[in-house]
Amino acid sequence: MPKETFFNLPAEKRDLIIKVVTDEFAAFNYEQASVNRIVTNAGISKGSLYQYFEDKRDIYQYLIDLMTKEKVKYVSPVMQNPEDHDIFTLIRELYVSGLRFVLENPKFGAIGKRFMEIKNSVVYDEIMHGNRDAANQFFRILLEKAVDKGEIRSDLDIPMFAYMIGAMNTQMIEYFTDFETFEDDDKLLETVDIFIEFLKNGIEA
Amino acid sequence: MPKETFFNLPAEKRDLIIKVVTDEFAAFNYEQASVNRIVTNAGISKGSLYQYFEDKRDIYQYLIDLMTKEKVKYVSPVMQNPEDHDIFTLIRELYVSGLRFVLENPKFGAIGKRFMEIKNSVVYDEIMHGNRDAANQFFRILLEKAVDKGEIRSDLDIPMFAYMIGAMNTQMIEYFTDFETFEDDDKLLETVDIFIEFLKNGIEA
Amino acid sequence: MPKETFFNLPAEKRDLIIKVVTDEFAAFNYEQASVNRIVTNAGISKGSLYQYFEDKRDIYQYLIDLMTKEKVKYVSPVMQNPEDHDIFTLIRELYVSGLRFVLENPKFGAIGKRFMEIKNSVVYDEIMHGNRDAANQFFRILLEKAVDKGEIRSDLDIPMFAYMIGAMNTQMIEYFTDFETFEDDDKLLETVDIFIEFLKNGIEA
Amino acid sequence: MPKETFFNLPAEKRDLIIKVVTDEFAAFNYEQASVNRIVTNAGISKGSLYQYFEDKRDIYQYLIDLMTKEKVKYVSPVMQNPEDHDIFTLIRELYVSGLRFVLENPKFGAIGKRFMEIKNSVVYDEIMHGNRDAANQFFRILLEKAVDKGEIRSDLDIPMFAYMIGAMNTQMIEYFTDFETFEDDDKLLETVDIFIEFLKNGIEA
DNA sequence: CATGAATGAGCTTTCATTCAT
DNA sequence: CATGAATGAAAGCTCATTCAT
Repeated sequence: MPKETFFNLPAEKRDLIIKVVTDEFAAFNYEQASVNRIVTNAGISKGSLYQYFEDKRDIYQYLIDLMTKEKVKYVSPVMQNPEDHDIFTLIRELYVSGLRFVLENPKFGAIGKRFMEIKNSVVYDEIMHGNRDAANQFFRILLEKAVDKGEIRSDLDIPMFAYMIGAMNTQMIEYFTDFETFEDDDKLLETVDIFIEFLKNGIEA
Repeated sequence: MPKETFFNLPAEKRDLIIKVVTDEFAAFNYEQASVNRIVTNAGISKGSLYQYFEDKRDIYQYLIDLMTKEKVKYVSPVMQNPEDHDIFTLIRELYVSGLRFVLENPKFGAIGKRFMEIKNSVVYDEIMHGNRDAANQFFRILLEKAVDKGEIRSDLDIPMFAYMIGAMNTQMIEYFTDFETFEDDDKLLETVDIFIEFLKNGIEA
Repeated sequence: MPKETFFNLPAEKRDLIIKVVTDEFAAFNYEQASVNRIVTNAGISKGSLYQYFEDKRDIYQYLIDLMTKEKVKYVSPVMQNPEDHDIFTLIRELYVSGLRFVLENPKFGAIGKRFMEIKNSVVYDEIMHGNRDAANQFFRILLEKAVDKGEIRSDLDIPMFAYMIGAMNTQMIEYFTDFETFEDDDKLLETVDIFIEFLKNGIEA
Repeated sequence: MPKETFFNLPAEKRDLIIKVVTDEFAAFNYEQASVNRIVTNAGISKGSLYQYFEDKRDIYQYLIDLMTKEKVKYVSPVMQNPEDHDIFTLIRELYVSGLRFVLENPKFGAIGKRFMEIKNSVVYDEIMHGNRDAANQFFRILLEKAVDKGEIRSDLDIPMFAYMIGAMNTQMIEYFTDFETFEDDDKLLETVDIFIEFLKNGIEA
């Protein structure tokens, strides 16, 4: 968490710093990102930066938190009453929100990718502080309930499929970031629908 | 490629160096890996290491090559006549060989994971020398042929599914490396079969 | 060019660094000069030196610039209106200023000598940034004008004599640095006058 | 001096080594010259080279000696009876032989230039072992005798002119190596004659 | 709240020389 | 006489972090 001083800053300055930091961690992964470059680009002194943040990790942490907060905005209203919908609708909404998020926030997309690059590092664990497999948990519960409701087959390896369904979302995002691009939102929805249908065929009861 | 001197070394010493280097690149990614640590752990002088290898990248390259060579051994005989088998059999063999490889060579598994961490770096490209998405290509052709043979639906987004099928293999490997473990080979085969069935349901014609 | 930080330093510290650097490049040529030795002798940390200067070349560049600036102070007022004087007067002034400069700044003399040792290197060219034979050009024009004014013979190989007259100055400086010494300024002037007379006899019209 | 082993070598091998060493010290100065490169280019082992020569300096020494021996061959027969000729004839012969030597042995020319680059180093002194200013001595005696014979003015600063006349030869060689080139031997002689006349006008009695 | 100089362990790489075989 | 593996000090340079002002 940034120190109090950071939040006492005039919004303009704070926003500039956030912008610079965002650019830095979008262009470089955690290790390659440079505190020197940040202060230079933000036009502030090193000492100042260290009065706003504990250390490099803290800066990163803050950025990832910001990204997470932003991502939440994309979560479909459908997710507010998950029990009202079948699992395929829910997964569809998750995929769509995930894709829309990175398409509308390409820098966050890049940061997310860079973040994944350090998935095996201490820093990653620290930033996720134990939530490492929160997504896993979420999908696991989703699948378990779907089994109960008879929506999907009961003989699946739930933990594995939970992991895979989460991972597929990430992978699909990487695919569309790296190799393809959506012409418009309709195309995006269509693509997701095809994939959801694929999933459905694969696992439905 | 290591220099001649490396191959002239007594096997024992060479193996020790390989072991130390393997450990280093299993524990750290390319950037974090330290030549200093390697020479210390191998009990050799800095000068010696640089008489065996051109530079750090050369060491890494050699290790990745070694891994690739080892991995090839796991490729199923089925893959020698791919046209004799349907796509699901082929994908199954690929998944099985991939999983077996990392389960029987956990250090290589770690190295492979670390290697993926630098997927967006120059070093990665250099080591892959342009073959960056050879896997993608492979799966694309596989899918195209399967469409021709009427094994899978013709309305799929081939490039995307090619990417996803490759990625799923990697993800499954990561899952079993990080969270689960196979009791025995039967369990492994069973797991893969479930997944292949899932795939089959999803995309077969 | 040193970074801003260098010029922000207390004069005392800056002067100490300049002194140490001067000594280093007076005692060793560019390659043999050691950044390690500089920081040790200056009693500063490596990191600090690299906050003052870009790199080793930057340190050297700065020193050569300093020397050049200092040398300019020695240039005779006579040179401000070159057309008011005959060529022998001008050459005399140049020789005198060159000699006085190194005699009064022996360290710069040493640095100049060391600088000449790398005359065929890339670093030399970079530091001179293309002005490699500015001196040659200068003397060439001087000689051409003198031919026009009928001060010297018109059958001379101008480029060669231009080169030689410049070189003789350097050589004379080396001679008095290495083997001889002037008792006083009168002796210096006398010596130069003898040499100029020699030159005059040799080339005047 | 090379060790006995070097001279026991088959002439062919010895010559190859000499050629490689010549190329190395023509292309690089003493410091930059690399023992590694020499053994590689000569196709011999490091151990062997160190059985032929004491160390790097010894190799260099040997090469400079070889060059000196070769240079002697160019000395005009006129120099065998110096007292039969006036000083200007003698100097002329020296200049001509010096120029011819480097023109016909460009590699030695390069080596000579590289050798001059370390004029202020310990290695230079060691290689010249005290003969540092043998050339100076030579010209000094020449000038003294010429004064006695009434060939040149008696009021000259003999040591300085001795130094300068030697240096001019070197400088002229550098000029023709770096900037100009002789069409033929006639042109060379003509150029030297012009310079000698210049000298003559300058210092004759 | 701002500053920016100071730090120093760490990085990868080079090289002439030795010596056991 | 030939070999070539071993050496290790030294090179130039980077970087997140601290702290006195």
